[in-house]
This record gives sequence, structure tokens and C-alpha cells, in this order.
Amino acid sequence: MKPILSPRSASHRTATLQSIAEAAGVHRSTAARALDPAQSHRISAEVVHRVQAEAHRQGYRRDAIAASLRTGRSRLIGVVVPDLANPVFAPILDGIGEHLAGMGYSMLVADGGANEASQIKIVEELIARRVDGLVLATAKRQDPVLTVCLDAGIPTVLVNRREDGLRTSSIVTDDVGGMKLAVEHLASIGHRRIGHLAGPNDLSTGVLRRKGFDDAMAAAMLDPSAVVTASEYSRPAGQVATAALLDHWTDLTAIAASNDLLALGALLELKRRGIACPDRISVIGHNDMPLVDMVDPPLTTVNIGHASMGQAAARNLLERISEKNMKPSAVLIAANLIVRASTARPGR
Amino acid sequence: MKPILSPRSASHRTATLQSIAEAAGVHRSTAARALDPAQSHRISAEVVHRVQAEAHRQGYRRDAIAASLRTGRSRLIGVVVPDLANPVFAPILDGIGEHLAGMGYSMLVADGGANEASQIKIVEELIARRVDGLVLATAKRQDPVLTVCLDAGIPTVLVNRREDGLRTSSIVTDDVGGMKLAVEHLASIGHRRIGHLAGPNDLSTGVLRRKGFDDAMAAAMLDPSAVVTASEYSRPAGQVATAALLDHWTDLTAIAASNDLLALGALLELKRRGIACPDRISVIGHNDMPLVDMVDPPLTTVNIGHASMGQAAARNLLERISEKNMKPSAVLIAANLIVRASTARPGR
DNA sequence: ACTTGTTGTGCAATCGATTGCACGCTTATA
DNA sequence: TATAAGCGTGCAATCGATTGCACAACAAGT
Repeated sequence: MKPILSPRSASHRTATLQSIAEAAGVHRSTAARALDPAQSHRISAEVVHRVQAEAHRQGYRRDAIAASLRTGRSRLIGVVVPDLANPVFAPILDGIGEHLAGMGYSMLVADGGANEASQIKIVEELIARRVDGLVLATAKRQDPVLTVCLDAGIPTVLVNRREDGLRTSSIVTDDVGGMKLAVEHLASIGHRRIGHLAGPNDLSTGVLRRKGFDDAMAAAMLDPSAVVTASEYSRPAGQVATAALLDHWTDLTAIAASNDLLALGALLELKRRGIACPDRISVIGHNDMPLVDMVDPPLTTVNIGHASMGQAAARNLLERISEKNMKPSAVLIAANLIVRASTARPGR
Repeated sequence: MKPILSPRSASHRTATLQSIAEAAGVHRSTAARALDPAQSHRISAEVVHRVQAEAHRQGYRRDAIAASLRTGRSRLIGVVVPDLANPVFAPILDGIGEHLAGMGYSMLVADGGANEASQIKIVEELIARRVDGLVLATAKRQDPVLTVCLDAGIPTVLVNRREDGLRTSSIVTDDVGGMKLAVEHLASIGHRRIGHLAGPNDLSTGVLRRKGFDDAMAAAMLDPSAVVTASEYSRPAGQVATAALLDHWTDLTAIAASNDLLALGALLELKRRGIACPDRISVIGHNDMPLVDMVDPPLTTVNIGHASMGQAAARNLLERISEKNMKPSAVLIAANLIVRASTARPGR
């Protein structure tokens, strides 16, 4: 630790409020107010102008860190996803980022990993960075991570997945309704023996979509018993679940998957067994993730407005931040059926 | 502005170094040292233990903001991508995030948008947040954004795309080599009339892959003139470029695209014209983005280790941060040919 | 016994912006 | 002509952690 360099890189002399104030011949508090659009009207026009000119001349940039320390607000929002590499999250992040940017906030993205312990560690890290709020895309139906956030008093919203309870706001698609759309579509074109590839039981999407399946099957007077639960949302898991489904229920003419990746796994397994889709068995997915319109066959699925979901989450969180004791709400984003070529009338 | 609440949320009394020091009966500087693994050996074991116990009891979390202000380091790395919604960047972000997390850094992800002005604005914002370094995935061949970063004295590396010059380190795939692989593959299975869907001229990937195309065609003694440059990396742009290619060179048996999205656009156009792929025309992509293994037909492409590219970028940046005057280097990640079903011997 | 180290802690300045309060001056009102 | 109200600025404390320096206590070497 030699006292050679000042903390800030020596090569660039720092333009601070102080340096501007001196150059403009005013006190730094005056400079601060002159540069703050919300306060500058309290300062004489002439001084405002002088300060702004000087700020520009010195290339002044307000130091967000120092401001945060003083105000206790960082204008940073932490976003935790279970797997950054999964393309499903890209549009959600995009939506969040877009809305935040418009409001002067930035997004701290963290990959929480699959297990709770690591997610909690990540969240602690974000809290230490004084994030003003958190968006969790990782929620389990009872989520210990959320408990940590709430205990720390950080405004938090859930996106894409929600808790069973209503401890905080959530922005998710209408999972039940979306799956109903899927089943109704299959039923309307004549399918009677429909199987379901369910998502994991500890995720809201898994159980809610399954409920949608059950409800819709009941409404159509069909037998809802052909269900296999996948161990996770992935193609391999979808493939093994499909294998199990086909082995146990040999007369199925359609499969409604809880998620596109599971549906893709189903397509793989069908292909492996030489079962034509949609000729022998129709497959419908859920999410409408990028590129599923070009797989073979183009996947019929349920579209979720991921980007608008992200935006809504950001908007909701910002409201929650400004109005501390806002009541939690569960926002549902409508789902849309997208018919492509992986579904068709059941064969003869 | 009523003096009602302290800046920090009133509901949670803040555990600070001060409060711990008091409770442990030592000075806060001593507490700081006791809690810092790098310094704690200078403090008596007994005091260290007392402080740690107290810190734990109060649920102390070191305030990263305050530390940043003092040290001038934020342990934050800004990452700028041109389009967060594009799934190609997901694995890169994943790689960056993974490496950073292991080193105690966090990642500030920002969507810079397509134009320079907005990218510069974003970068200014990141600089104001005192990021310790920047990763740009947006680089043009001569990039004004990089100029801003360099002028501000922020360690910066480029990922995925690079500049023509060597103003700073870049981590990209071997674009020339990758495209050579692609062309050699086509030539080796008998193609002689090969067209190229080039990427934008202002991006390194566009020109370098085109160079790879030219070189490989020359090496194979083939005519490299069938080239159309796409206006951007997107499916629609790929489709119109393909249309132009097919209209001008009617005897092509294969198309080497600069990017998977362009290749997908090509597939679309071929389908629209009723030209069978790979029977009449083979198509090869570049990037091996998620799901292209399941499109119709499964896309032959060139795989790029996106995740390892991200990791390498993070590693390189961190080195550059700790060793300020490190020489810029251009790191190339090897590319691999992935043969699937969109390429085949030319038809009879 | 006296210098020279060594070790463990305390002290206080510092990072840069923000903001409640006070003060002096001008203008309007009684 | 007082008195009040308002306006533009300056003052100084504050946010919480870090760190160079000082200093006391004690050990070791001459």
C-alpha cells in the first residue's frame, strides 16, 4: 500500500462538483442544485448557466456511487434468473431493461444457478450493492430466496414464476388459461386422447399449467389421466417424459407440453420412434420461444408476451419502490394460441 | 423533503462497521481489519473472533457502495450488447457472469441498442456508476464507443466482434478460419458453385468471414464472386439477400451464410421458392445458436464456444484491470464444424 | 539500562454528492 | 417605516468503509 496513486486513476483528473464550483465561483451545493433539473429553478438563471457551462467544459459526470451513499438509493435493480444461457430469459431481460432505462435505472443481472443456496448468496451480494429493488425469475412455489429479500426490506417482484401465496407482487402469464387454450385447440380439431407433459411440481408454471390441462379436459369431458411430470424444463427431460407417456398410454393422439423445451424433447422422441408428427401424434408447446417457428414441424404453441412481461415487472417494481406499502398484486399477462404445423386433426 | 425518514429505510436498523465496533468495544478501523481476510492476521485472534461474532449477530453486510466511494473500485463490470433479446448473447453473458462471479465481481448488463449515440449514452451511464471495466459486444470495425471508454481511462475488452486496429484486447472466434471450415466442407462433398451471404460490412464478423470465404474459394480454385451482403444479421435480411443471390446466380448448389440467422432466412426463401434443401441447394450457417439443431432441415453450421468466449473475455478484462498497462491482444477462439442435415452432396 | 523493533489499535482524513438550516438581501404589505 | 415574506446561496453534517500514520506496550538485542 504505497501512497503513490490516489484511489481514482491518476491519469484522469476527476471533475467533481467541487472543481466545478470553484471554477464557477460558487459553493458546491449551489453547483449541485444548478445541475439538478428538479432544483435548478431555485438558482438564478445566470449562475445555472455558468455552472452548466463549466460542467460541460470539464466533462463532468455525476458520480452515481457518491450520490448513492448519500441518498441511500442506487437506482440499480437486481435481476436474478435461474439460467442466463436459456434463451427464454433474453426477452424478459430485454423488457425489464428497456423499461428501467427509460426511468433512469440500470439492471444488475445475475445468474442465480439452480439451487437455493447459490441464489441466496447472489441475492445477498446484490443487497450489499444496495439495489433499490429485485426481480426474481427464479421463484419456487414457496421461495426461501424471497424470504431473504423481504426480510432485508427490499422491494421485490416475481416474474414468469410465482409463489403459491401472495407475499409480494408477481407478473406471470395466465398459465391456466394458456394451457386451456392449448387443450381446447386440440379438442376442437378432434383429439380425444390427449397426454400432458407436466413441468416440475415445485414451480408455479408446472402446477398451474397442469391445472389448466385438468380443467380443460374436464370441460371437454375427456380423461385427464395421461400425465407425466418432467424432472426439469429441458429437452432431455422432455424426451424421457415423453417416452414414459408413450409407454403407458399407447392410444394418445396428442401431447400438450408445459413448455417448448419439453415439446421439443417430445418431437425428438417421436422421431426416434418413427412416429410422425402431426400425422400420428400432434404436439403443442408453451412459451413460443425464439426459433420454434422453424423446427420440424413448426411448433404450435402458446405465446407469452415475454418482453411485455418484463416491462410490466419493471413498472410494477418501480411503483412498489416509490410507494412502499403498496399491496401485492398478481398480474396476469394474456396468452395467445399460435397454430403452426405440429398439430393437426387426428389421423384415421 | 420532510426530515421524517433517514435515507436508509427506517424499518431496518443498519448494521454498520461503527455499530459492530461499538458493540465489540473496539474502533471501527479495527473492526474493518478484523473482517478483512487479507488484514485480519494483523489483529489479535481474540479481537477478530469478538468482531466476527458481533458482525454475525447483527447480520452485518459490508456496504459495497461506501467501500467503492472510498477505494474508487466498484467490482462492477459493465457489459454492453447490441440486442439483449437476441439469444446469441445469452451464452456469452453466461460465460462472462460465471467467471466474474468467481472473482467477486458483478455484471451490469445494458442493452446498447443499434445506434452509436444510444450506445455512448449507455456507456456514459455505466462509467458514472464507476464500473471497473467494460465488455463491449457491440464493436464496429472502427468503434466510436470504444473511443469514449478509452478516453475515460476504463479498461475495456471487445467480445465477439472486434475492431480493425488493436486499440484494446478482443476475444473473438477465428472468423476467417471458421468460414474456411464451412467452405472446405462444401467443397469436399463436391460443391463447385457456392454463394456467400455476407454480414454487414462495418462489423468484423462480416468482413472476416467474407475473407475466409474468399480465401477458401481461392484455395479450392473456385469462383468466389457469388456474394450478397445482408443489411443486418436477421432472418428477414437473410431472406432478401438470399433472393438476390438466387436471382443473380442461378447455378448455385450451396450457400455459406455469415451467420445462423441469415442461414435461417435462406432456408425460408428456399422453401418459399420450392427449392429443396439440401437436395437442390445446401445451406451452412455460422454460430450454432440454440435450437438450430432442430430446424428443418437441421442446420449444418460452425460452432463457436460462446460461453468460453465470455469467460475468456472476463478473464482478460480482469487481468487488464489489475495490470493497467498490459498490451492489447487479439484472442481467437477456435471454431468447429458441426455437420447436420442442411448440407449434402450436390444433386445430380 | 538503552536503543531498536515489533505488534496491536486508535485516530482522523478521505471519497463526492446531497440537503436541512441559516443568513443576508430584496420586495411587498400593513 | 416597520415587518413579513421570499429568494438565492453558503455552511456543514452526513452516508459507511478504508487506510496512512501515530502511539503505546512490550520484547529483544547490545
